[in-house]
Amino acid sequence: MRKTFNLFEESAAGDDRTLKIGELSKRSGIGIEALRFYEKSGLLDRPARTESGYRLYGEPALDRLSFIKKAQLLGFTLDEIKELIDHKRKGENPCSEVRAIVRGRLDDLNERIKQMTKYRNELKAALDEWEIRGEAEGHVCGLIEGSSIKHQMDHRKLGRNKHK
Amino acid sequence: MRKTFNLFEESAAGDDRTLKIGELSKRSGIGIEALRFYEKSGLLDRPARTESGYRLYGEPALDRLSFIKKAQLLGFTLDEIKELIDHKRKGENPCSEVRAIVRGRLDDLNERIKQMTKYRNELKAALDEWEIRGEAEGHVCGLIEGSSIKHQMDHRKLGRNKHK
DNA sequence: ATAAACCCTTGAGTCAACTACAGAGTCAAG
DNA sequence: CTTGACTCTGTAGTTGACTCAAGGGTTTAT
Repeated sequence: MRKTFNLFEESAAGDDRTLKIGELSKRSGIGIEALRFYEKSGLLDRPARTESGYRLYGEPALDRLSFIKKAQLLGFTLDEIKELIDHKRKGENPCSEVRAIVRGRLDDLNERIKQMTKYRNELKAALDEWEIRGEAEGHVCGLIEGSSIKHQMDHRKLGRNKHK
Repeated sequence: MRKTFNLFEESAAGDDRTLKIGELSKRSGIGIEALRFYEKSGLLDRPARTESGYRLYGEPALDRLSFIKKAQLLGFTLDEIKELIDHKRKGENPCSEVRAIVRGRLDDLNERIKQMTKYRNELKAALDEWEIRGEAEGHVCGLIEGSSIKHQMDHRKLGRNKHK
């Protein structure tokens, strides 16, 4: 009944172990190749196999993938995610290290959300002003290169995945 | 006196055009190699040169870099940023296209900030609970793999730059 | 029983955004 | 006038996170 990320609890129920990789891909929204890549990278446990070698997954794999996606959204790299998962794997105690990682990320994250929100507001304001004035006017498209707000720059960036 | 991103106004004052690339690098916090890379990619205008071929920059370059960094933080790719800048270059009118790009990014951005905030809160809650209970306890490190909240996944991610 | 759809492995390729050479010219200080 | 910091061009390498292709088995529907 916990409503948070959950590392050390396997979902007890429904461990059917019945999904082939294509199915898992569909349910998780993660490509088949990526799934195999995650396995190779140690993010997904080696699944059971059929006689003929097909991978068979159960609920826990979906849970794991859900975690991975969230962690990615929060700015963890796959390496860091692997570290978290590894800590889990070799017993349940090395919490302080894991906590340090997470704390650090959390601080980054707060700063980043703040910056993003700020710039988003600026951007929105620029866009609104711009739309209100209509598009024909030449000088109004104020959007880039204002020396007005230059202050200290921030050297992080926000990546976007497979945006085509 | 505008307090937003500013695309079409060059800063009028102090166009000394006096910075060599190393200086620009220091002031902007962007590496020399990256600056040359930006130029090659069409993000920075070709600067003036000394007799001997050294690049010489002025204020506008700093403004441009400021914009690039912000836009990156907001999730624009360099290609998109180039598109914006190109639209500026060839006259001031093709606003509607630019607006469409920006609107789209803005929507993404809102969604993303929402998701990030939500997950951050979950993560923080998990971490707090976990720290309160102390680290010795085995079962308490709840962080990954909860089937409790699986719902719909979101397929974007947040990249982090040169995090070492 | 055969074609379509699915799965396997290995290894190479892609993409973004840099970053690091190599080899050579330039400039300022002592 | 030499040393060391800086700059130039051009090309190659890196990292992260996939993605694709080749070549070949397996399952399922008709």
